[in-house]
Amino acid sequence: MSTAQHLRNVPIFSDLKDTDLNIISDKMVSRTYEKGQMILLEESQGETFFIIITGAVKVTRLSDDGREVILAMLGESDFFGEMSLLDGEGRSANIVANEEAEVLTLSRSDFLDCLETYPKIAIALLEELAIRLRKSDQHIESLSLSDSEHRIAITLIRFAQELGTIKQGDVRIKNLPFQQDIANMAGTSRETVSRTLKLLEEKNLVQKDGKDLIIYKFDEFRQLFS
Amino acid sequence: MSTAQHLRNVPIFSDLKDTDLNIISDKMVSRTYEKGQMILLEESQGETFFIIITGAVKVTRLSDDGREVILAMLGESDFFGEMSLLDGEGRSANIVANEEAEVLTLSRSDFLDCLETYPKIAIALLEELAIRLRKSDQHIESLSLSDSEHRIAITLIRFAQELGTIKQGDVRIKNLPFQQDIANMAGTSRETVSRTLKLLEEKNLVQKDGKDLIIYKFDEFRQLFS
DNA sequence: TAAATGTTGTGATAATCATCACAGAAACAT
DNA sequence: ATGTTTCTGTGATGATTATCACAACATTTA
Repeated sequence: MSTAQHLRNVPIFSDLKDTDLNIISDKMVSRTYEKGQMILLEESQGETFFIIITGAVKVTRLSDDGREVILAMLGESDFFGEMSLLDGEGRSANIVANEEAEVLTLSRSDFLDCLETYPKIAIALLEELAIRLRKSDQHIESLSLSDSEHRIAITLIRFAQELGTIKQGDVRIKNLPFQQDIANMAGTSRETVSRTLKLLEEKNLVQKDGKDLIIYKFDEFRQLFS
Repeated sequence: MSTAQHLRNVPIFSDLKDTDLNIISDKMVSRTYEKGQMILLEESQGETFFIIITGAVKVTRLSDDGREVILAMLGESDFFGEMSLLDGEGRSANIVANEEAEVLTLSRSDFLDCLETYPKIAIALLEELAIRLRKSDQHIESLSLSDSEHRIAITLIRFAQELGTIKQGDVRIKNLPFQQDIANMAGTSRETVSRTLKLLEEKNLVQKDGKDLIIYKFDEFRQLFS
């Protein structure tokens, strides 16, 4: 698939005409990262905009004592790096390839030119940032008032919405992330994730299937942990 | 002060020419809310963009069992309501006047017209959303890995940055919000806030002064709870 | 000014959950 | 296939902190 065709799948570019899409895609450079490789570092200046073509990355922050907080998992057609381009601040999070990942990059100046030239991109980007803010707000709410069972269930719901496939009301999360990663998203410990998953299985709400996790009656499940 | 002059203070409008500012300000309608009044409700459709002229509001989410999570406090020249205008989803948070508040409102269509007509506004808004996302990320980090003392200290730092006045390295937070509100932001209980404030006083890090709170050596304080 | 309402301080108690410790499983490398 | 590393399951323990209960203080209202 050509660069331009990949861009077509990215929400913020999907409104563009083919000719404009080609102009932009010509400015983009492809890069590949191996699993576990750091793509962006917290301290570095943010000077590049990234779009994920294949693979997945995690957006993290690290505390002084080395503990990791996972802010989001991003996959195909998601993008990152826009924040420090927009507000000029340094990077506020790290990006790590969670599996081998191929990305397209756009330089700071080309990215900003894009926004000026194509107001539609700016508006689509506003929409996307609004969606992310909404998710952050939910994340904050869940961390603020839920016990660990709820927080973990909500984290599973997030995965289901990002990576899940629905079948007769049940959702299958293919390749459920490691318990440690779930814990780092839910703001709890790895052991608690292990125990809670077992608990949810005993309640017949979820079912492990190899590396996958099936959430039964997803709508009810969501209801239950709102 | 005229409507247009107020708008001049709002970051997303500050780049505009006077003539354009006047065109926009003519479309805005002023409203006033009393302390405690609900400005926007979680379930309602978001159809209006708001700018705060005087006063302060809190952005909250309510859980099923009625507990409140405070996502942010907004004051003069801050704005809200843009999220559901941008992504078309329903409102995701409530807005309550925390003291008497005067606001200017802009209708959905006028707001979106603005973005199309003045790309600079769109870009400035992107910048502002990026800043908010950054703050959300920090909030999530703090909720995820800190104990209650840290979370409360970080909440105080947030207040200091929004409402504080610096004097010889010390910051005075005028009219410190109620302990219950601090607790709802820090994701802890009211009693824990009370005990922790006392603890911080005993450590000579902060000092109550009537309704105000003084944080000594703000830079060091921030360092301490990073 | 008194009563009523709202806010804060503080002890006692119990629940939740992080942490430590280690064994078993699974995945990966040689 | 065997060792090595990574991931998961699970018990025991203690720390943190939510919750309840109520007194003291402050602010608003009648």
